[in-house]
Amino acid sequence: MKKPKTQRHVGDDGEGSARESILKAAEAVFAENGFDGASLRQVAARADVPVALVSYHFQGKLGLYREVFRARNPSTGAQRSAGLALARMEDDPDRRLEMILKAVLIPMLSLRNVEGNQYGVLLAREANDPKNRERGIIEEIFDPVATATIGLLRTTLAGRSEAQIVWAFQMVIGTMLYLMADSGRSVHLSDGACDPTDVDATIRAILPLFISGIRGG
Amino acid sequence: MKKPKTQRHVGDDGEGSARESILKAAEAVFAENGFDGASLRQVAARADVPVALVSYHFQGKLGLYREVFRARNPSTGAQRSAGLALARMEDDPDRRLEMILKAVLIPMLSLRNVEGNQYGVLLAREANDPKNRERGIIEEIFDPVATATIGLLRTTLAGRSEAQIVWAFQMVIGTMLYLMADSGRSVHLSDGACDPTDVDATIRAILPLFISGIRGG
DNA sequence: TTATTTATTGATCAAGTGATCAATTTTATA
DNA sequence: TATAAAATTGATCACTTGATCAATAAATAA
Repeated sequence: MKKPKTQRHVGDDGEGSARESILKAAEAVFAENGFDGASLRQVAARADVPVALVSYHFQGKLGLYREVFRARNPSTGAQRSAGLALARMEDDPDRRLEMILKAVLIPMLSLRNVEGNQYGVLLAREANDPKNRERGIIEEIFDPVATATIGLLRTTLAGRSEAQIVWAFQMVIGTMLYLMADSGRSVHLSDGACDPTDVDATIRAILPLFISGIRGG
Repeated sequence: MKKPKTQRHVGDDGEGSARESILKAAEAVFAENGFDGASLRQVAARADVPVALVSYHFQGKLGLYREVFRARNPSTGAQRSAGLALARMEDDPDRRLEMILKAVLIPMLSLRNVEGNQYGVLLAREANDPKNRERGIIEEIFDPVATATIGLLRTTLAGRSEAQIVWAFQMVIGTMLYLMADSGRSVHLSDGACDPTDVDATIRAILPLFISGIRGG
């Protein structure tokens, strides 16, 4: 008696195609263990797929890693760009600054709330890895939005030096990444009062810090 | 003819004892590759000792990793505590806030300038690793200073909620870690205008952002 | 000195790694 | 249908990993 060798993922709307299953599993495994800590066998097991299929679809570990970002980024990037476009049309400089910050922050901080989505954690991990320059993923993904954001910030901060503007931007991004990294430290230090999972409350708390900081500095 | 089997590191002031050589090498290798990306053989090669000696002195990879932090932290931790003690004696709330922030930030941001010192990069890496809770290193190292800092912040921010104070603290720490992580992004985005290696300039740039943010928010 | 503890060394182990292959099955195309 | 292309599978490759061992050398204590 033969084992039933049906292709498990084709037409199976519940879990999607094998390719999709692998991508989804890879995102979680990479987020939890980092690039080096993750193994293709972990990914394959989670996707319920033989190991060889992973390399077949993504040409190796690094290819899979890159593809996780390429698959997730368009959505987030589009949200941020759309928000920046709205901000660009706002005439009042103060309101424009607020809209810029919201456009940049909200799509990222919201990532954790999407069911089973670990892309935010993965992104924060990659951004804080000194080796990210070798991979070029961060540049590919963040540079367009970053330069657009800095350019837009410039219009609300007339008279500031380029360095001042970038420092302000880095403060925003650094804080954002730290909250995305899910170190659990905010909850720990505040005895539960600060919960980065609550995006609305987080924005309400940190936006005033940023705005006063940037305006006052 | 036998090979001369002298113990290479004993009494050798140039490179210190074998234990010290291993620790120094481990700091660099872990900083460059992360915990999972680093191998004991890389560490041993860099320290110019046989692999077995590493496990002998530090009881395995995790033990070595922990010891790197335990060895470096006392110095940095003492600097920060001393700065906080000075801040505590300052009566003027505004000046006290500035002293608190400097006490917390300067010892950390200065780490990169110490010759061949990669402890800052390593620390930032660990702090952004979601798995750091399993290891408990961050709590062991940061919690004392963190609670002291938050307690002191409270005295300069009368009327603020506990959450507000911790959010402000997290903004400072998140930005600090991002600048420590050596992603090279500040230099990249500012075309060289922002250089986290220049501690004085960095402090001059970001301290006003923090102070205005915290006071205004 | 001798005895004892501590360091150092090279070798080896089982387990896991990413990658690759030929064989098979499924899907798409003609 | 028949044929080609794409997808899936299990097996195997050479290699690296962390850990451990007994043997040796060195430092210390008696």
